[in-house]
Amino acid sequence: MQFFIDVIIPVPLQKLFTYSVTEAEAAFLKKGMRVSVPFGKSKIYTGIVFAIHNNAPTAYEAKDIQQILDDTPIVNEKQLQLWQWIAGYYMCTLGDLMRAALPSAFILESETVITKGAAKSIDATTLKDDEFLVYEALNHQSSLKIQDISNILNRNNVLSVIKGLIEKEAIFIEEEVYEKYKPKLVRYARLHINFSSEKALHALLEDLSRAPKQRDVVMTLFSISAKTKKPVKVQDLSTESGASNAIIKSLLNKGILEEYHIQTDRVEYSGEETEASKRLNTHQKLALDEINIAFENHQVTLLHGVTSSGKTEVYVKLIEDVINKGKQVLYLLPEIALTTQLVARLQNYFGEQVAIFHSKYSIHERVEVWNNVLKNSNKAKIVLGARSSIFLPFDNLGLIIVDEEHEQSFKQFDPAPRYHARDTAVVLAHLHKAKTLLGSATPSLESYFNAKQNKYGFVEITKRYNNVLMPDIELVDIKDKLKKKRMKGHFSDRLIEEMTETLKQGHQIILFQNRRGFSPIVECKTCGHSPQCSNCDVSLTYHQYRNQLRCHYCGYNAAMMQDCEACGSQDLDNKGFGTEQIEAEVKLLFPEHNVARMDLDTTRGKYGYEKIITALEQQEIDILVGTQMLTKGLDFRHVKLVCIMNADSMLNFPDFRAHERSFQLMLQVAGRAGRTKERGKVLIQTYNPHHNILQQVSTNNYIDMYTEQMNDRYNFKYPPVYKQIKITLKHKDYNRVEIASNWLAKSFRQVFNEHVLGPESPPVSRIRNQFHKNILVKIPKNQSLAKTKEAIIKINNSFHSVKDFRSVRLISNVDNF
DNA sequence: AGCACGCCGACT
DNA sequence: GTCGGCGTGCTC
Repeated sequence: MQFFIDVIIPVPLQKLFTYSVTEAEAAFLKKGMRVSVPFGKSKIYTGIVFAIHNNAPTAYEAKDIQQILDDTPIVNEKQLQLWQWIAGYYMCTLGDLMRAALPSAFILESETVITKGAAKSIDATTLKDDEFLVYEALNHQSSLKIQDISNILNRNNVLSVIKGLIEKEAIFIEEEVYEKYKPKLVRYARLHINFSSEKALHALLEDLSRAPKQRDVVMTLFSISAKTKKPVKVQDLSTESGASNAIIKSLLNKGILEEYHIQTDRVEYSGEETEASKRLNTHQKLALDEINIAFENHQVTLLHGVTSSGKTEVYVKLIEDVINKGKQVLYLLPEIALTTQLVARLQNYFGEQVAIFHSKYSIHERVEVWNNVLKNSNKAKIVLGARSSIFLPFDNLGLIIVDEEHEQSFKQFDPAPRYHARDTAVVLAHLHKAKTLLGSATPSLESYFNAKQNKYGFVEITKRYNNVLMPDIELVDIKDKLKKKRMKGHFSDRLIEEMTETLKQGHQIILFQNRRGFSPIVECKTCGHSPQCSNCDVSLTYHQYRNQLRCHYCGYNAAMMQDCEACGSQDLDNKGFGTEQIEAEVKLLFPEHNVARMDLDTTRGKYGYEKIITALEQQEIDILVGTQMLTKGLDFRHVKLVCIMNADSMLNFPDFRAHERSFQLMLQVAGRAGRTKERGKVLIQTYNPHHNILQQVSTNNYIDMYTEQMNDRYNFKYPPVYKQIKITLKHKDYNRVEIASNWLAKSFRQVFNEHVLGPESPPVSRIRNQFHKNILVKIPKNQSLAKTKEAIIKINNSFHSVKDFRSVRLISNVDNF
């Protein structure tokens, strides 16, 4: 009998690959283990075992696997089920999921290694110049990598050189696989066993009396281990005794000390004692009871609690319950909120049981969290993570909390898998028979809709914690102010008044501008020309800080020019405005106060964000200017005034969710104001104060917003009433995308009739030299989603069988919002 | 996605 | 005449 395994390979190919294994291997292997397998002509890839069986493939000869990489599965059954669901629902491959889910350190890839060949000696005259250089290098170095050769020859394409050398038997190549994850080993030291007896020890100290430094080290070793009763780190030993590495090394060499290593986690919680969770107030207690009741009949419950209503304390109580039952908890947050106060708060309650997982972690740190979750270790009872933490190997989940449920950053747009973490979390919870709690002060329409339809349970908290009043929101008509000449730059007289007053009282101010950079567009006043990105179809944004023009799509940048490229005129104008310009204007208006800016540009690097937050908490900053980064779960006690500099740019965004988003964003920003006894003030500057959304924001009327927006969604057939799938075509040739997208849209229309929109060019129709076209397929509630996708896949396949369209890339994005 | 194979223009 | 560019097709 023959044995085979089906393997997931981390490439975006639809199928699994079948390899042949021996009977013993088949008996040892389990679903979810890693194997390394040869793939293609020479490469070796890491694959995940998906099935073990006896069915020999008929169309081809299965290759043998190279090696088994694990003793036990690193991916469990439930994860594989989740992968299958995501692949089906979001129209991507299992390979995409493997890439997204596994920490990259788990995915080994081979590298070609070049060594000297079999031929004894090579007549150097038969070698070409490049070949000789490589051959020479191998006389000095035993092996070379492809990259090394590129460096030596100072060119990219080195394959032909290598081929030539192989033919002449001057070199030999093989594929080597490296383990990327290295456990962190900490060096410890102890006294050698020979000196354990009192007598030997005395003799030793006697001996060392002529080497006082070494003697000190030995004495320090004793004092540390007496104090801590734990093994002694070499690091501690050297700092405590003040001894250099050389001294310790000589003790090791003499055999007086011996060293050993212990494997440690890179991320370790080293906080003090944990605190008991806070007692809930009546509103929170009520909400907690209602959530528990809702969970009796619903898998999913939505918690709608106004900003600063103390949702976190309610979560903490729920988490306590679940971990007391011995189950795991997953707490999902938008990426950015993870670097802040909330993490500290949870660690305060749960200590080292909290594991954190997000994109700023190194591959090593991720492996450690993964392994702790896999082992159901006490260090990972509660995982606090961004969207990708739904991929961790949970085995016994009891509860998933999705906080700030409305945040669009839970949806991954690029690359595949294009999943929504909130919706995937619901499926994940279902696999574990666990509950999901969605929390938000401004729920997404789709979640609120589901709650209304009784698909989800629904609980509300309408009072802020400690009965702090909701901030007073005032709309400022800047059109009117402009007419009356009451604007200084982008600041209305009302804003300046309020700012002056707030600063006088010693409170802090946040200015919100949803656009980074100085001014989005530079325009020549003479000819109207504005500089464009050479790779994308957008105008470049001016960044004063570096005096640079930058493309926000591809990162292209150029120095700001002195005069117009087209006509040479020196009269250049800045249109629109961003955070940088606001910052500059504030500095002019309030020169005696500290101003800081928080946006993508100032928060690069691991701690950039935290630095600004800390400075604000410590009141080193009086006025903070920032983008929507500001909105994420920050709790600043001393901020009393918040201003949205220009509400219109959000409202006029060309997207069916622009109004919903603006509402959410403005209320979230407003929520930053006045979180203590003193009532906060919010100013919203706009050209159109009568806009419905602004009225709803100023009265904090979610229901009105919901009702009105849902009306639009019904009328225009948008989610959550209809489902939708966006198909994007990409190609570097404009005409080809044009023809291809028309062809595709026509084919879709033959099946879905009027439910097809487009093809349309997106607002930015060219990115990185690829032209884009979008087609939108709308799916009525009563139409099967599965059947729809099948039809789309079928049409996509026939699309790719047209020769001219083969090089056009097709991207399907399910629930593209 | 890689990566090899294969067919055409720009240099020795 | 070769080198090396990119279009095309395959990967168990």
